[in-house]
Amino acid sequence: MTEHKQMPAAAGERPKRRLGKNGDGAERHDAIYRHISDAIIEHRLKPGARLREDALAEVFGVSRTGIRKILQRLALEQLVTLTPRRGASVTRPTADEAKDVFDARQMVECGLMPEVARRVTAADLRELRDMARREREALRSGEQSVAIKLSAAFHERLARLSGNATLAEFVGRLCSRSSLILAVYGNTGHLGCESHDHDDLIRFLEEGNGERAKAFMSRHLKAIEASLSITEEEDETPDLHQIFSG
Amino acid sequence: MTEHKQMPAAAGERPKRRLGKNGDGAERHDAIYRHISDAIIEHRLKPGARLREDALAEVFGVSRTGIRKILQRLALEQLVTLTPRRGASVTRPTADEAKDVFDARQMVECGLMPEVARRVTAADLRELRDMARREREALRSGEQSVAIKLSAAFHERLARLSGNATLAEFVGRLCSRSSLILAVYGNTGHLGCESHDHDDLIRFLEEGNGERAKAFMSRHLKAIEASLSITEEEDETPDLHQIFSG
DNA sequence: GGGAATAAAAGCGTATACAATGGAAGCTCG
DNA sequence: CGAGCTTCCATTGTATACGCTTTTATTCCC
Repeated sequence: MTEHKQMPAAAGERPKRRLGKNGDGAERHDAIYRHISDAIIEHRLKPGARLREDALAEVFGVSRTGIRKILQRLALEQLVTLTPRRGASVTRPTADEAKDVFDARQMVECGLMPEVARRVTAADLRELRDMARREREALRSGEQSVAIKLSAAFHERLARLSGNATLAEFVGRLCSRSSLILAVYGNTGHLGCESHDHDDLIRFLEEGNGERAKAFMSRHLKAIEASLSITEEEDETPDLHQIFSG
Repeated sequence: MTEHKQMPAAAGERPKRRLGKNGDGAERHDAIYRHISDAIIEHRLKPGARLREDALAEVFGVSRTGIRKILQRLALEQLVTLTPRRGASVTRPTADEAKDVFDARQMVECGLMPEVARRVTAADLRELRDMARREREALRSGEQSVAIKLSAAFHERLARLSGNATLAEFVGRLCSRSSLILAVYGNTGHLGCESHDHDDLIRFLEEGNGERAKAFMSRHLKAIEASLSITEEEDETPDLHQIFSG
């Protein structure tokens, strides 16, 4: 696994000056958290994948204690599922959860658009355009993983422009979970966000037309949801009795 | 501090018995979590109060390990603040955070009302009425702490009736944080929710009038927010330069 | 030969021990 | 007498060790 492709600077930082076991412990844990989180969002860790504490501890060079903390945090964000005696695994969202997440996004992200349109600055627009461009480039070069993460980041950034940190954080989590939903129910080849959608959205925001942005976001999210093939797969205990009793 | 007034029965359990160390560990931790969470929401632990790990571990008869886990969970729900080398303390919400929380509640809780009105059943209405009654009784008997918790529980229960677990959980957290905000910015004597408001809301839901329920919820939340005295207390770094430079 | 039971191994849950850091108090020097 | 520095203590951060549960593999019996 070429994990070092986006290894944070802190990881490459040699502890030459101070073997700050505690000093950089916090950011180290944060870095590990982000590594695992990114791996899940980018579908490098697929839903259902087991995350053994020992293995993670060995990979990242920390003790199980730190890994457990990170795993709990991921569990609270519902990116991983903690089964009492079985350990952690990447969450496999149910169809109901998928619907809830997209309904929530519909309500919050759309509701935020007018305020975003009101507050967006030229610098913000530039940054959004840059993010959309990078996303398009990733999509074109076939890096689906990166494109998915950038798309989620775009939506979260957008929400953050509303000025409401609480709602922005919530949107961020919804986007992360959406990425998981895409991994389970998404059709390969048809990614979540159309490449030009985000650019169109930026244009409405530039015009200061909050209502149009809101309506467009609604269609945008509906399109993503519609692109999913929500088939309640009974992977667990495949109802053998029912199947063969007929 | 007469904290033992609702000391859990399990606290008397001697740690000698290794029986069920793991078995009831999960629910035990959950119980401890709820105890601390309730204490915060009921204002028995006031914002700024420090929560030392050793003290909590001793009180609840578990090791610091379990306490740390619970503290982290509370931190992720923003009920406690974890300062890197200083430990945990009950979060003291800022004025900005208070505004964000109430704006978020405005958006989500109001947006949920139509769906709630559509789905609410007779049994649900009965339960809601019961909760409202208990809240009224607590308020009348002077038990502000209990009333505050019941009020938050009412709002969360309401959101849960929408069928969207994700949004309901989010509302639950917002209500918890609102309780914290009330503790900091609320005027004593004027509690958050007027006693009859919830009953009125139930009536609109009973009529199936989602729009009126939505409008009423909006006024309700605005009333709560308006009752706060948001005075940005500059406890931290009192801007000495600005104060004495004029 | 197949199924079930038992034993062994692997992995998680909890506690305890140790190390490091920040704060506070006391001491010394100006 | 006050301020700064140093030392000590209180408290958190991290690791490791141990016990328990679950799972899997092997063996025995039908």
